[in-house]
Amino acid sequence: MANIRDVADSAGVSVATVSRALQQPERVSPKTRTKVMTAVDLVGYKPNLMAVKFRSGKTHNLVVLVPTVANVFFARVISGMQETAAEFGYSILLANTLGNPDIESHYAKMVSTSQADGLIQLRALNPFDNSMINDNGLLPMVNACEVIDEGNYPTVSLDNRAAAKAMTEHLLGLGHNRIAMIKGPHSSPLTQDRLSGYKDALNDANIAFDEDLLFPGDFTLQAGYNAGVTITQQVERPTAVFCENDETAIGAMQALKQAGLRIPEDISVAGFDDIAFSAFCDPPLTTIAQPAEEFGRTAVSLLIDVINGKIRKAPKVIMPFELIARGSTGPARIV
Amino acid sequence: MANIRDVADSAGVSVATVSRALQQPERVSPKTRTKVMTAVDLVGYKPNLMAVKFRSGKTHNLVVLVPTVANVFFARVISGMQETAAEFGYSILLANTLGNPDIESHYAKMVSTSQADGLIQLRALNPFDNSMINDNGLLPMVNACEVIDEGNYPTVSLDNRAAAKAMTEHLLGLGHNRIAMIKGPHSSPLTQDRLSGYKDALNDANIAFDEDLLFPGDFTLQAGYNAGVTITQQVERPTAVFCENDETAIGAMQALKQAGLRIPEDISVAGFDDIAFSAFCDPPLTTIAQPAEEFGRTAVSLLIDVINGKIRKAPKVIMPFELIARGSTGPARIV
DNA sequence: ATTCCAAATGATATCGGTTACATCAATCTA
DNA sequence: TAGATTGATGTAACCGATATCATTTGGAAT
Repeated sequence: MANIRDVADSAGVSVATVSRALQQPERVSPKTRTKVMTAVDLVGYKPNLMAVKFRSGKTHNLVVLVPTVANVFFARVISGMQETAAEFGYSILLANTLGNPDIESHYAKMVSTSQADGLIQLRALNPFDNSMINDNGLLPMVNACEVIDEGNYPTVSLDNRAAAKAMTEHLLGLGHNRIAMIKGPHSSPLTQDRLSGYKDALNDANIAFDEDLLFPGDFTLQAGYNAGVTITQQVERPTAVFCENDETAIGAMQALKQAGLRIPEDISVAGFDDIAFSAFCDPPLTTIAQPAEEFGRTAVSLLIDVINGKIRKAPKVIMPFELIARGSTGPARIV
Repeated sequence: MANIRDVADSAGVSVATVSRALQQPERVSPKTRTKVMTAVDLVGYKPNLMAVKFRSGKTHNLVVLVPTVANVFFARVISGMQETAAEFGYSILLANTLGNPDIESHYAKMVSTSQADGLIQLRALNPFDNSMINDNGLLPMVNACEVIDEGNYPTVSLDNRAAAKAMTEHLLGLGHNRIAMIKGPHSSPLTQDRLSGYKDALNDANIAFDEDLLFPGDFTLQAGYNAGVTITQQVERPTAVFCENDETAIGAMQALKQAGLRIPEDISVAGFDDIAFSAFCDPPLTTIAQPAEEFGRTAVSLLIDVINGKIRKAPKVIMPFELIARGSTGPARIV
């Protein structure tokens, strides 16, 4: 592999001149510039960016911890991130953590070991024991999508509570008063916030909260399906099911339909996230849309600000949501 | 940020001793070892891996170009990759390229610029102008999933032709003789191979290939839906639809059902890939399962062999497939 | 006590760039 | 023409580790 010295020898100039010819062409004479360029082509020189980044101390790499890249919502967030990162000359290094603390920690260490300038985590739990901390305090980090409020780093999140409240009110407005909820994993703040929003709406409507209408889930199709089966076996069946994400809703719909229930005539189903499949299921799913790409763009932009020391107090950005009413929700059947 | 010199000063030893104490503890006396360890904790030392990797010339990073991480099949492939990479002490750096040649090229250059030791690409087109080539020839690279045969680098692929033939025979066996096919993008070799398999089966069954039964697609839900709508408008409607991937099939089913057709009674639908949603759609989708994780494991393992110079002639690995028959395919209706 | 050997440790070159500083030549001013 | 100024280029220190080679230390053997 040819290095800058080979170029210098081939061009008959010093390495400093080669470096200048490549970095600040205006600082060398046109004659040497072409000499250097010819030599570069001749020896097939590709700068060793590992050396450059080591020397400068700036990697222009950003690590992004994604619980699972298979999540279609996260995929959109990532696209937004890449857009903004490219704009500022940064590379996104994606880590598919599968929620595994070892993998999270492994990639998080890329920041403390100078292999990346900062990190974005898409889930709330802070699993980094001390991998994101040094003597000066926290290393550059942003928490997006699934966030916790504690910690002096920027966050980008949805007002999940307000969104869940809006969806519950949508169902209440259709005349439903026994609304089941299939939850996400306990550990997720999303679960808590969406549950709170659900309770808020019931409370405003003077409907007593019924613990028996809560079903466990974990954001997967299978969990939604299982909860759906349980619901069909209820003696006093709910007339609507609000699922904490779309995968859960799609799994639940499958179970409900298999039990002979018609959606939305017999039972309404609502989701959360508006993934691509939701518009193409039967019936199309009523859900909450989030500005996924904008989440990514904002997170990267904030992280770069942190890296450049432009942020004093960590901002907590709240993104807007939109309720998308489709065919899976309809008026409650008069019993 | 504390460096190895700070540790040396704090411990009252030389940098060489610190390095040894950390890398080959048996080569320093127990006394100095503890002295060094205490100093490490005291000054909060984290080795600068950028320096290490620069010095050693080995990054232990592998770049993976993924057309879109949103693809659930790719997500499984990636999991397999991370498993094997971790086992060998390598990190996977994921690049979500969106099929954009600029992004592909940007990340591919990480290899030629010494930021990564090798690259895996999950799509066939070789867009790297010369970013994967140096004077010694090709840089370490493996092509998986969607492959082209040319080129002296290892490939890992499915026998798409055989799999498509098997699925077509499954439909023929159910009595279908007008089988439509919704294709993938022209540019993809998968499209061609699967189409060939389809033709092979028709040929073996002495059924004339009918160009009019071919519908364009691009592996998205929307394209499947559009093709489905077109199919419902056919005068002489096919009795089965073989889609080149599951997203397409799910989109098509939606259109068919909206037109009042029953699946599989009125029309059978088959997919390809066996993504998670396929088991939870209505009816569950008959499809071809691929050993996704194993694709990833094999690709990484081959790449590491290439990096270590253990491979002379590039192997072309073929992975096995499995036909999963579910509710979306059934006997052809006797007309 | 002297000699010898092995273990432990230190001094320093090195990886491939960038950049501050030094040098030199060419042009300009008086 | 001497001196000052500017532009172009070279020299070498530097980033933070690792590894080679040289040196010192400690203990055993005589």
